[in-house]
Amino acid sequence: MPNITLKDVAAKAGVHPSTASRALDPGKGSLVRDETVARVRAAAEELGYQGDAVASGLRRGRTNTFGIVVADLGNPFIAPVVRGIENHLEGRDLMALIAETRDDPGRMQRVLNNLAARRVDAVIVTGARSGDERVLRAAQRHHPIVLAVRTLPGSGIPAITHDDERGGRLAAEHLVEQGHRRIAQLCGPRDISSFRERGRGFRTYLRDQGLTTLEVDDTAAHPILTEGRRLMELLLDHYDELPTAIFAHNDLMAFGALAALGERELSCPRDIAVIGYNDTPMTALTAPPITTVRLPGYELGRMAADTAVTLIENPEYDGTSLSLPPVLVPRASTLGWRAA
Amino acid sequence: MPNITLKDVAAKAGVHPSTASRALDPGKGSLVRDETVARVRAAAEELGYQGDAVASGLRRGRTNTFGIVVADLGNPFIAPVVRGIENHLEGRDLMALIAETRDDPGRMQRVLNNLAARRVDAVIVTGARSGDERVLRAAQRHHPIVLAVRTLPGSGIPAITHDDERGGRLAAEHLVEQGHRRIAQLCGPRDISSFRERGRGFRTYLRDQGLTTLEVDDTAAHPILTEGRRLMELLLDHYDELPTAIFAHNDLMAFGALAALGERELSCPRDIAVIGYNDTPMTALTAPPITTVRLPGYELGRMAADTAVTLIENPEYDGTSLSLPPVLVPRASTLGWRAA
DNA sequence: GCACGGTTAGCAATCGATTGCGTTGGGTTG
DNA sequence: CAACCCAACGCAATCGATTGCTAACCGTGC
Repeated sequence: MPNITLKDVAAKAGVHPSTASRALDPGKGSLVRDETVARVRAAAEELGYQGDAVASGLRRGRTNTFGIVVADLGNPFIAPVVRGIENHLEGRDLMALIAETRDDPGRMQRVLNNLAARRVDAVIVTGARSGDERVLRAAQRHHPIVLAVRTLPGSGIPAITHDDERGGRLAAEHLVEQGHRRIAQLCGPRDISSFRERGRGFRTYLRDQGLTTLEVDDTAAHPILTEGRRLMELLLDHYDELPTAIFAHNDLMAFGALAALGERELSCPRDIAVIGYNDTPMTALTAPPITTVRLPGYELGRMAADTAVTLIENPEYDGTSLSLPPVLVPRASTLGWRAA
Repeated sequence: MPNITLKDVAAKAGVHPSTASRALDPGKGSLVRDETVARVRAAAEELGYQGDAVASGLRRGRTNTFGIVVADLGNPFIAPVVRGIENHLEGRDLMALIAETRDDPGRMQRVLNNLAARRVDAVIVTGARSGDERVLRAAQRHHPIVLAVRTLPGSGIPAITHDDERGGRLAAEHLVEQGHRRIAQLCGPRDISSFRERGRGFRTYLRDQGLTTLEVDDTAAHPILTEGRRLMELLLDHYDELPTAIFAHNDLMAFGALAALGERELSCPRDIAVIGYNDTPMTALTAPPITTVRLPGYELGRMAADTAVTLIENPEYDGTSLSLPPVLVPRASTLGWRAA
């Protein structure tokens, strides 16, 4: 006897399977006499009955399963987001299928198809890039989709983000306050909303202050350490008079920038100040500790999951886009400029 | 018409659903005439048919889904493991449900029940603690289980681990080579195999060298930064003559130890050398960069997934436990001891 | 010309839980 | 006393894909 089914429980309790089903469903308990409920519960307990979520999913058309689509599981800032989602799901009898796109549109397509085939109730996408609109909208015909962290402006897909433009501005303000005038930025991929916004907020503030933003004519193919290093080297080669401060569009790229500085025997923050983005835990631990803009990943994840739950129960409600405020976290990588 | 079903495809192709099913199943293609296969494929394509994995799962008794159970999604060394699993699954039409136990036995129980109810094909557990044997063995009646990173000796559950005892010994050898004689360790939870083994390998080597291992009479409740700091403080308070080197059972605890040293104005590595474990990416970036023992998370994940796949196809084959070799990664946190 | 083998495809049962509808029986109401 | 109502439960269809069995058909060999 491989598995105990509802039929076994019903037989043991001396009732019809349908009655057993209702007795075991908290929402339908009132349709069955209390004493019968107790008898069925006891039988289920005794047999160690473990409902079949697959069968239930087929019949109900609900699997109690979410999909999480991330670009890169290796990026440390993704962990809190996933935790936030996961922790919101836990206790609601929901679980999450996780998938990685590696920022590859083809993979995004495959992953979404696969999730749709599995009849997930909702999908949370943290790894959207522009160009993904079409496949995402196609997927929306099967289940709600909530974007987190990265949004797709104009797509009409609800998004829980954080105000990246303001974050970029905060970074710029901070550097100007510290006395910098020659300021550069290392840009992340332009087809990802968060990097675009950071860059814009940063540039705009500097322009309003009458300053130009130094940039090289290239962006990171991926927002990772090696690309940060590469762009930093390009930048150092490009300008005769070096910038005194660098805004890297995320912490990984900031590490890369630090590495490039180290190789050229330039000191951070004495020669060049560096500011990152995300407030990944490790930024507090590096040498020097890195000033960064905090992106509240856990909260974004939690709210995205909450929005998805709402959307499932109320498919009409589609206007749920939220944006959390960024916070600057000043550390030694900018505070010590020319202080030594 | 909410969803295209196989029946629709069959109707459009002018065949019976069973024929359509066989035509679409690569394994059964030979049972259907090539021309019919083509016709069905075309119809499926045209209608945008997307198979229902739930229905298929119910009938076949296979969901093509794995469970991944981790202790703490926030621990950075878990990311490569999950990636390793994920990347092995991708392309095999498999997906992973992810769940977190937070090192709580009750949650472990619930999570395993939930996964069993969802009829996953296999479960990979990276977060096992002693005490979990019973629930894990119960879960084994439903699907194969593979332990990764942490094992449960004597449980008979296949495990893909890494030789933690040898890793502990490597750490000890390295410190002795550097000239240390007063050596301490900060221990992780004893009910987790990897920490037990690390501690034992370390202690054993030192004893063989005629040295005693300095330890406080307490272990970390969880292998995290704050606990590393706490133990380090205990240790500093406990010994009048301070140790000259510390082995922290993982990198997070090593960071905590560094923090504690910093607060007491002790320098690492000049006053006290520190060595960690895992080779989390950030260890290369901290001040000072931390010597550590590399734990090949990606490979462990990949091999665990591979073992699980094998186990599904061949349920008898249960002797698959593997252990990968550790590698010492020397960095400034130990190399610079009394060198300045 | 007939029997037989092999290929191709249809038929219907099945996986397990859920649910709309119908039935039963006891109690209430006028 | 009859008509009616409600609570409690059984019946059977259903979700969609899969598969063992069977039927039809074709060609071949004797």
